[in-house]
Amino acid sequence: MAGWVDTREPVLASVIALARELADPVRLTALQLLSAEGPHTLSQLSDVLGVSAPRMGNHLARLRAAGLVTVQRTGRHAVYRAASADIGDVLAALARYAHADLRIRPRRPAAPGDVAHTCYDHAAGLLGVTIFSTLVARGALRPLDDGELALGADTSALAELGVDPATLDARRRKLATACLDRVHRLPHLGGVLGAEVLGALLAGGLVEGQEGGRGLTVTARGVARLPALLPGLTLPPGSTG
Amino acid sequence: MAGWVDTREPVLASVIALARELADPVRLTALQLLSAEGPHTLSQLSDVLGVSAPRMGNHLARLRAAGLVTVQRTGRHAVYRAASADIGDVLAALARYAHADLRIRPRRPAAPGDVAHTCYDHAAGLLGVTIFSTLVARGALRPLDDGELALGADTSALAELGVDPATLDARRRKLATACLDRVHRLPHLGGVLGAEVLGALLAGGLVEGQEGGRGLTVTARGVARLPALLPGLTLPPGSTG
DNA sequence: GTCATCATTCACGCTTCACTGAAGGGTGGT
DNA sequence: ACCACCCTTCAGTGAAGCGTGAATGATGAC
Repeated sequence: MAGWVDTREPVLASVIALARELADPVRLTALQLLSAEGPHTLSQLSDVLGVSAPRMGNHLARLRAAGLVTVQRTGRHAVYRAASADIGDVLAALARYAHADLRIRPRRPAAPGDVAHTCYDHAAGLLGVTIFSTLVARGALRPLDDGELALGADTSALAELGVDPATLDARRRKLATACLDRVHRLPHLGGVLGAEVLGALLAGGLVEGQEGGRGLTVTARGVARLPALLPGLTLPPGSTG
Repeated sequence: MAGWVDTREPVLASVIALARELADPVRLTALQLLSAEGPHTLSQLSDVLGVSAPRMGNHLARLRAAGLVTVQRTGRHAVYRAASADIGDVLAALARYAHADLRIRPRRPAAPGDVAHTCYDHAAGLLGVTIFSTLVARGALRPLDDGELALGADTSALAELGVDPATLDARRRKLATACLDRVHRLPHLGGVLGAEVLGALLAGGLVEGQEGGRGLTVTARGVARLPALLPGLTLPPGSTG
């Protein structure tokens, strides 16, 4: 019988093609952005990523040929978006593995800001990323196909964090946004809900802000309680300041 | 501020390196085999995959440098194994995405055997793959680090399929094995448990064997009941023969 | 109509990577 | 001691991928 390595096998060929698309920093980051934060134009992407327009365009053309992104022309703008919300799962699996891998053999000491810091008025860093993934995993938050987020059916995870969904006011500002964390390459929670969650953690004395900066410190109380509220959150030693 | 694409960022660099390792048919298949079926020697791998020994060795050296596999020399054999069981999650996420992608735009018509066929005395194909992932997801089956499988705490999923865990006799043969499906690139269930599950499905009239072959046909009864037992199982039209 | 902006395409040079075939160490069997 | 086997390493060749810079199309503002 023929060997296992037969690139004519549709599934194998498809997996390889997918991995090849992800094996470039520009394409990977663009996909992460499109998946976590919704549609962007080419110029937005090339501006945010800091690469030239032709370079960005070439990579987007590849992604489009691979069926990972779609493009819609409106006037002289080309709006790109992730073709399927499922790609977020793949990206998250990769980022989580890489993250765990780094924890095993860290290449640089973990900075306090890696654990938690504020992004405007919500929590970012490892804390913010874990809040996001926990809320999504427990069904309290539901990512929509266009990058937006809506409340899910079971909001018990929110209640445990000390937030009452009924009090949220999304009239003047988006309820929740997926803000891609630049360090961890995973989305963290922004918007009204992000601010409320951080407020509840501060009020509960689980974390406290550092004076005159964006740093967040996990208190002893937080070290004791957060792992139960946020499964998967592993606090490096010394993170309580 | 610097752009998002900075390969000095440890997480980004790690994700890219990981994707690059997976972007080759030999490396990907080797990882799938090591992850699903446990340790293999170099010659076993090069024999099964059908590639030359130097080629296989070079790819394994790369995987070792990337920290994805470990090697242990015993005599003149080099036994390779997956460095972490977590890599299975990444591979499964990739294969699942590719699989869904192919369902959207199939490159060849689905053959009946793609849905279900026997592998010795257990179910393979899409049916077998779905059985495996369902049992693992529901905690009835627990993959161990070395590729072996053990019963989990909650075996209700097995009971629903018509198998009583107390009747399983694992003295003469392994209880359960993860047998990598060559078509779907995901593990399916083998061993005593695999045989029992297939027996229960046949006894319940959900599937029936085709005369004189390894094909399995999903009956009308199966079409009605299997999707509830195995979430995520999508039967292509015409699969009931 | 003219200009500015945005997106895409082309040609070119550069780098990186993977495969082959042969040779080199090590180990176990006889 | 010899041979058979397994694994690894080496040099050489060929192909593929990537980035730059300039040119081309298309659209909207004035």
